[in-house]
Amino acid sequence: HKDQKPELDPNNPVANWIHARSTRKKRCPYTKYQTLELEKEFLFNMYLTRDRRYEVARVLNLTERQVKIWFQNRRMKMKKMNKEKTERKEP
Amino acid sequence: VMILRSRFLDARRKRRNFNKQATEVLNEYFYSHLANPYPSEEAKEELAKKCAITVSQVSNWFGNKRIRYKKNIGKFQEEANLYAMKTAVDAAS
DNA sequence: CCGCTATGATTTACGACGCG
DNA sequence: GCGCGTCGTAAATCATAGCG
Repeated sequence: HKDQKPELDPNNPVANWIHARSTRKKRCPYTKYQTLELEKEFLFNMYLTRDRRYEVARVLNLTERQVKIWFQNRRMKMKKMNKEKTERKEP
Repeated sequence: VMILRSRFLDARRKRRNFNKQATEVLNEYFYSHLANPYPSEEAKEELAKKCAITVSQVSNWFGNKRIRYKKNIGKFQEEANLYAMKTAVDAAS
């Protein structure tokens, strides 16, 4: 009367999908001004010094952690865009 | 300048829905790996090729699918049954 | 034609893991 | 060990496609 599925819980397969963070800040979209200033800073240099990070965070009213992570994400975005460009030309 | 560029980049949001058979392929993989619907890089490349879309688009699709499925399993139950049945038929033949 | 929701893409925020 | 790097992802949000 029971099908032996060793790894599958048919009622709640989601329970096995490991990622389940609970103590995470809710995503809050940055303002146009914040994004524009971050983009300008990124144009100036893709990597922040510690002093620069402090200043940017202070001026934009973000935490240093938020600024650090924004730059990390922005570099990943740039990488993705570059990859797409080169892949549309070579093959 | 940045505004112009951001508008240009937003133009990428012009999209078409994927065609029916691409969606079929993706759903088949999703529901046949429901216990762990995280395709490897190689699996993503294979799916991308079969669906004639990019690897990034495959990643987006799985990201959206996982979260939307999780948010409302009930809504997808019928679809889940459909694909479970289909893969069972494929296995039999 | 219009509202609405389904859908693909993008944006924040982390965990896991690497390196100097 | 710390601190910042990348990588893959969750979750929320955005923008539009496309249906009724």
